[in-house]
Amino acid sequence: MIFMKNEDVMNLARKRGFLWSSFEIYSGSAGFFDYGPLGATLKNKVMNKWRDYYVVREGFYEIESPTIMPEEALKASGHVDHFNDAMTQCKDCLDVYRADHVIKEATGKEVEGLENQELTEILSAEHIGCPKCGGHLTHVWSYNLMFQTLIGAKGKKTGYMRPETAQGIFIPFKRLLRFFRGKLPFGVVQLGKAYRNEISPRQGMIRLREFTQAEAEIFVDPQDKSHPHFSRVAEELLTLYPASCQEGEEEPIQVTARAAVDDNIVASELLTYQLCLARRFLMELGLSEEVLRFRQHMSTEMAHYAIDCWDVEVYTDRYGWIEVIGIADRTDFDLKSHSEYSKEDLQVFLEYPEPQSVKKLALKANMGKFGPLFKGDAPKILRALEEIDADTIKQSFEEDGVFQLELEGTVNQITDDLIDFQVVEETVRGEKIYPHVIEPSYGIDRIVYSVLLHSYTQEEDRTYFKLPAEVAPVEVNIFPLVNREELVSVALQILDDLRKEGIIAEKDTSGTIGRRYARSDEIGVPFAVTVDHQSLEDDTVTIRERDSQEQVRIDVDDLPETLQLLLCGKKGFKEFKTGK
RNA sequence: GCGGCUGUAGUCUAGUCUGGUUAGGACUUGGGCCUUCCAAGCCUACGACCCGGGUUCAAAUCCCGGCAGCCGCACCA
Repeated sequence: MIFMKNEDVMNLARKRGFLWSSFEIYSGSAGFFDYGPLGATLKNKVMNKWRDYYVVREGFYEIESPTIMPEEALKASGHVDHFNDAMTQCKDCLDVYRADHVIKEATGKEVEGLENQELTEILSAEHIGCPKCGGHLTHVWSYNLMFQTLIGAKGKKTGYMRPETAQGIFIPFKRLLRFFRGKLPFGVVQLGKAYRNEISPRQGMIRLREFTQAEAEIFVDPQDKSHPHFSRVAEELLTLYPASCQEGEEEPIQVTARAAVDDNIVASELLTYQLCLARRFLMELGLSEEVLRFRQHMSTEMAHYAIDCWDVEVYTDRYGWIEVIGIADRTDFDLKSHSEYSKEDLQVFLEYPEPQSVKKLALKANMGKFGPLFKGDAPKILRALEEIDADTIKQSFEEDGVFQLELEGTVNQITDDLIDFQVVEETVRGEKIYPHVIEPSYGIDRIVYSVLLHSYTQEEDRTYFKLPAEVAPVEVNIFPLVNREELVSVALQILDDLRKEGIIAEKDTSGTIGRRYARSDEIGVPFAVTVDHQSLEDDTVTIRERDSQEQVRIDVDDLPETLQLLLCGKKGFKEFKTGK
């Protein structure tokens, strides 16, 4: 397999200002990393590339929502209940369990929501032991994967740091829908921090307590999960690891995107298109085919609301295959749930191509009897009846002569003399539906880590990050061949000129030229410009390419334009070398 | 969360067992000299005992607690 070594990479990253663990002078805190001067630029460039993919090329829009969210919002999303578990551990076999599950299993009692103290007391009072080995259980503690805080001066309102950015897109859905003028499909993205208070984050950049996500929520018609540009990606070859292969412990398979859809390996064109996009994105960041694969979630690990979910995984020496992107069909779960909790209608009106004429049974209340009978409750009851399918009521009358309407705890007897039916013809222009959501969710920190890991290159006499120019934190280094005033002043002038052109340039005058090339390579600077004695005579300089270590000589005046072409990849270094 | 091991400049490390002078070295980095193309050499400077408490005349060294790292178990909707 391709050479890489977590430890060497992290050492170099720390030494040269890419990444280090945070709060070091206060002895650190696990699960937090600083991006240093080079790391922050690298990360920003990765995020900007992501924006180029999803905002510019896919035409989605970016929004930004708060990282602190009030409790209600996260109740609706299910995070409050799912992230807050009471735990207990067996002192003998060390297995950890959810305390409420253990108690329910042993006694049949439903104890969800009790305090830890109470659960601990139940465990000891009922002499409940470890379900596996019968051993003694520890006191109950809870871990909450969300960071909790209090909102406001009086601190009455509970808030949480968001555990994912996605919810910030679902919550203002009505406003977004209006922005997109009510039409599906549309996509909204958000890049930002998310927080999870991991129990024991000992996996470096892989499991962080504060991390950066880039998520797109693509709202689509549930009946139409095709993609208009699918043909553009249809022939791409994907390494898929479907759930069925994992169960049978078989190897991943290689199929084209088209075959993945046609053979029903991936649930839809939309989802497959996103897989292809993710693959292209990672490959342009320098990750090669053989360290990438798409792993389908097993039915047991898939969130209960998802139809299909694929992890884009990158191979690492230290952690094995790690998820860097999750691509899921979240269906209508989130919007439905927020509708329920907020009482806001988060549906979309889908207009039919042609208005349809529908004959339908409608009920007409005999208000002369209805009103006096139910008095003040009459309007409420009538409204409730109109919500119910008229055929159901009619059928009930035919069978029992009466329909029982339960409303706010009381059962109202609706007798058939109160209601008349009539067939009406209605024109229906469309229907209200909850859109489905396709969600690619990128873990930016893991991607940055993967890029560093796989760009790390060791050759006989040098070690360097072979970063693509697009994400290199320093794009060009300017060197005077030796540290002499007349060469240095030319170098400084070039530095200034390149910076004016928007190129991220740096200079280095100390030590020998070889040492400076080495330092420059180490942090992945793709090109170096050297000012030598000939420069003083004919206004030319050399450009050295990091990867090949070869040089070409060009006029100083052509330098900015040439570097721009090289950096954006419109022209290769070889072409300049041979083109002259 | 549990158990084991570990913690000396940016990095690697000597010293810790057996408490005692100014904590030594190498690399890196800054400044200078030299140097006309890939980490050369010379001079020079900066830089450390994880934090807190205890024992002692005296603690990097012994003891306790905390924090962090590594390994194993567990956890990771």
